[in-house]
Parts: sequence; C-alpha cells; structure tokens
Amino acid sequence: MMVESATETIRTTPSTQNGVSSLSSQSDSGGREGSSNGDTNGEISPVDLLHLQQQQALQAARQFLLQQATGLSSPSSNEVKQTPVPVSVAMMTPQMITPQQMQQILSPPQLQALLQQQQALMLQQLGSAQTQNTGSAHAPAICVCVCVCVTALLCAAMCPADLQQLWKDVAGVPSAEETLKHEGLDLSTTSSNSTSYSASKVSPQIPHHSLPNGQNSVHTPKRDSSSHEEHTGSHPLYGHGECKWPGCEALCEDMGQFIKHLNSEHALDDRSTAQCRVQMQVVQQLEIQLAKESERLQAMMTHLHMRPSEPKPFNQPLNLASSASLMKRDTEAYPEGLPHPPTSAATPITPLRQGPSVISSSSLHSVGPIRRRNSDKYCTPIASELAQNCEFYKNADVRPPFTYASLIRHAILEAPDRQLTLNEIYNWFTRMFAYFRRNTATWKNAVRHNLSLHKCFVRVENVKGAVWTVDEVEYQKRRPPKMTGSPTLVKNMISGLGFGSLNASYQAALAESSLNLLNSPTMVNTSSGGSLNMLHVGHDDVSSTVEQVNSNGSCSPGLSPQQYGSHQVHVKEEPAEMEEDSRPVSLMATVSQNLALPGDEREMEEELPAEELE
DNA sequence: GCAACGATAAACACTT
DNA sequence: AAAGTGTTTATCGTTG
Repeated sequence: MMVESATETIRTTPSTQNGVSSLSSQSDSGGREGSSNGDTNGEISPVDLLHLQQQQALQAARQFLLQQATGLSSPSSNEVKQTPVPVSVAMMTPQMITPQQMQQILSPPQLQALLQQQQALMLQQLGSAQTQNTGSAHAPAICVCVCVCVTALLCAAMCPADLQQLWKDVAGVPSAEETLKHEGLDLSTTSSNSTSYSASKVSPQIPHHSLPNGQNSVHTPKRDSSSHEEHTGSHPLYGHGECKWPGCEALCEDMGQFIKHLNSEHALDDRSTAQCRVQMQVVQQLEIQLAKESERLQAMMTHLHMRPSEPKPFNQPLNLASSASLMKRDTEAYPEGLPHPPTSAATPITPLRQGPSVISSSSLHSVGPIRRRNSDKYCTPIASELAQNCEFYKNADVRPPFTYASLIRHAILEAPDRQLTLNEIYNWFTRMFAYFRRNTATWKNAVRHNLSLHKCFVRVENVKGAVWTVDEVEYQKRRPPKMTGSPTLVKNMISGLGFGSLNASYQAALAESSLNLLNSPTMVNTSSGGSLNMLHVGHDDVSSTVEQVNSNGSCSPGLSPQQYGSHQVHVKEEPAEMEEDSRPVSLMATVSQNLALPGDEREMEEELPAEELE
C-alpha cells in the first residue's frame, strides 16, 4: 500500500513543475546565494542528477561498509580488514560530491557538458518512447519509478536469495538495449555512469575484492573505470571466467571480452539501472541483517558476561563496529564521554560512516515505535554524535539533522563562556556545517527567528554588545513531548542527503519499510541501518559532550542567564522554573551521550551518580 | 480535527 | 543610507 502510494507520487510529482521546484526549494532552503547551483532550466535539474549520483555513490559506499563488516566475519578477510586510511578518503569522495562541489571541480563548460551528457543518457534510458523535450524531465522520474516499483515491492520481504532470483527476472525485462549506443554510453565518461557502476558492483555473489592497492574497488577513482580495469587486469564484476553482474553469469574468456560484454550488456540503460537499484536493496537488506546479527551477538556476549567493548580493538581499521549496533557499543566502551577513537573526527573515519552514524541512531531512537519517548526526552545520546561527526558535516553538504534551536544551543554551549553574539553563531554554523556555507539568507533569518522566539535563548547585553545565552532549563522545558522530528527538517535532510531525486513519499516509504525491519527489539539502539539512516527524524537535540565537559562535572544543567555576569538581561516573559526542571539527568544524559542504553536509559541515568562518570 | 512544533518567509523597528 | 540585529506575524507541513 505504501509502495503504491509512493509509486503514484513518484509518477506524478516530477511531471509537474512543482515536483522539480519543490525539490530544488528544499536544497535551496536558504540557497539563494547558491541559486545557480540548483536552479533548473525547466529540464532535468542538475540537482536532481547530482542527487541521484549522490545516492548511488552513497549506496556504493554503504556497500563497502557492509563489505568491511561482513569481511571481518569471514575467516579469510584479512586483506579487507587491513584496508587502510585511503578507505576513508575514498569513501569521502562519493558522498561529498555535492552540486556545489561539483561546480567547483568542474568548470562551467565541463559541468554543462556533463549535464547534457547525463540528460542524453537519461533520455536513452527511456528508449525511443520519449520525446526530447518532455522526456528529459520525465526520464529520471520514470527510471526511478520503475526501479522503485521493483525494489520497493521486493525489499520488504525478500531474502537475498529471492533477490537473486529477481536479478534473473530483472535481467529478463525487455530493455531498450538495442537502442543504446555504446559509443555514447562509455561507462568511463560520466560520473553518473561511474557512480552507477560503483553501486552496481555490489553483488551478493561475489567475494569482496580488494584491489591490488588495498583499496576496495568501490573506491577506485571512478573517472576512468575502463582504464582501471585494463590496468589492474581484474574486475570486481569478473571472476572465474564469467560475468558477475547479478543475474548474468555470462562466460567471458578474458578481461577484454568481459569488458566488451560489460559495456554491451550492462551499459547504462533502464535494465541495468533497475538491477542496480535492486542491488542497492540487496545491500540494504544485508546491512539490516548484519545489524540484527550484530545485535544478537551483542546480546549473546552480554548474556555470557563478556564485554564486547573491551576486547574490541579500536585500531582495527574496520570491524563489526561498522555495523551500527556495534558502533553504539563503541561508545558504550567510553561512557565517560571521552574521545572515542573509532568515531572521533580525528580518526580516519569515513564521512559516510560518520554521517549515518549520526543520523541513524537517533532516527531509530525517535522513529522507531519501540523507542520510548521518555528515553530521549532527557537523554540526549544523539548529542555527542554531532561532536563525533563534525567532520562529516563540515565537509558534506548535508543539512544537519538538528533543529535550529538545538544547533544554536549547541553553538552557544560550545563557546568558552557559553555565550555568543549573533555573528558568532553565524560563524559557528558556517564553520561546522558545509550546508550553511550557502543559503545564508534563509538560515540566518531562521537563526534570528529562533533566538527571538524561543525562551531558552536569552539575549544578554554586556559592554561589548549583545550576546546570546542558553537557559538550559527553558530548553529542557520546551522539549517534553518531543516529536519524532520536524517534517520539514526530515524533508530537507532527505534532499540534502542526496535523496532529492526521489519523491519524498517514496523516501518515507522506504524509510518506514526499512525502519520497520530495523525496529526489532534488538535493533532499538543500533546505529546503522544503511542509507535509510539518512532518513532519520527527530534529531532534535544536539546537546553534546561539550556541555558536560564545559560544565566541569557540574550537575546543574541549566545555566541561568544570571550566571553570565551580564549587565542586562532581556528576559522573555515566562521565568524559568529552575528547581523544578533542573534535572541532573539532563547532564547525565549528555555525559553518557553515547551510551544508547536500551530503552530505560533515562531511569538508569537518573540513578547514576555523576561521580561514576568521572 | 486540533494543537504543537519546526521551518520558512517577510515585514518592521532599531542600532551601528 | 545601508547593513546588521532583533521582534513579530503568518503560513505550511507533519506528527501525536
């Protein structure tokens, strides 16, 4: 049912100008100064294309994550586990390619050429049925629609084996292959192709190949895949004399023949795209399964009184901790709120991992029906995630999944004296989030609006001007019936994370379906969950380590404006009820930030004396 | 259906 | 005068 509605929306939305404009307006939320980035000319929006590429690259990177995790479980996966630093660099690349960055990388003529090329490719995917003028706008939508219909119908209940069968079916779908002109579909020429190619490398059939240089093939520079193939003499889609493309298994005597086969049989067309989409779902399913199994392992170890966090070697490049559930365990190993080696921004953590790790945990917290509201009412395990993943947001043009209020609060609390001028808040936003380096008009207005609107923000005038402080009590007061997230925020997040090419309804449907899968009792606090982590909602609170650390162990979470020694305080009407709402748990929650206690963290935290955290 | 919330937009006043 | 700052109002979409 959800699939149907989602599909329907996908069909209809892009056919209207609203569909395009609404999409761009999201990424544009405040994107006026970058209007050249996302503006469309009435045809395929470059943003659409790039979002699609981002999504594909994201999927590819996620697949790598999965490979890392599953590779660990494999007895003979040492080479995978030892994949060194370049992984992070390589993973950063696809995720980080934003429209803006693409513009920076490419000169305007190059960008234009790329876009034209991609439009042509999209048109070709449609075969000859579409005309040039109308098809350009509908091509991606229809292409996505086809894939969405296939994948959405299947992903919910199919096991990988089923999906393998699906491969056969998809492969058998009459394609527009005959319409393809291989000369124009050189896989090595367009980023669209290359990203699809990267994502499509994911195959449940094949082992996790590592390239000779130790990098996973996913991270191979996509600019020239053919040259890569020629240089390395191997191909992740080629092994044992046959094509490893899902559902293909065509025999190829040598690499050259395989390349020829690959370019002819698996060029960018609707069929390949659909297969790629399905493969994404395969990966997604596997990730979910991995998370479940990891959680199960955790439960088993817990039951056996083992401490997984202790033996877990952090210096291992990657291990099961790459699954969300164990990332949580990472943090559990450091309840003191100390820097977490594996997730620290200073470590070569891939931004992709950071991003999802941030988003996912809270998404599961708040979205999942199992997650109890009271657990995140005061507990803010997600708070520290910003600190942990700041590098991600610094570099990725992704809208932070936090409300303005929480961001502002975090910025202020992060300041040495816990007060900032408006301009300093601005600077913090731009410094911490690539997303806010553009769209200044809108979000600055929003910041001012939030500062004025919320009573938790107190304007204080001192000698050098007005500064803004946080009335923590008020902040806590305003949170009680925490919503699962701002719809607008979620929507923006989705678009900002490269899902903009998909209809929001489908995104929601996908999110829901996957989250349902993830929301098994053992999955409550897991932090992975694949791309749909991105669909996190309710990441309202960004209060972080900073506040506890800065508080020097003080148990007073609320710093009343008076504490700032200000000359004048403009109190917004309702006075704070400090005693009533001064909940040590708030501090505790932030101290324990990533404990991600299953369900009853609030109660447990309330019982914990602060000293235990020291 | 309603209230609450968050985002966004905009108008306006005031200050620098 | 222009820009920045701060306040306020309105609207929209979503959720509980």
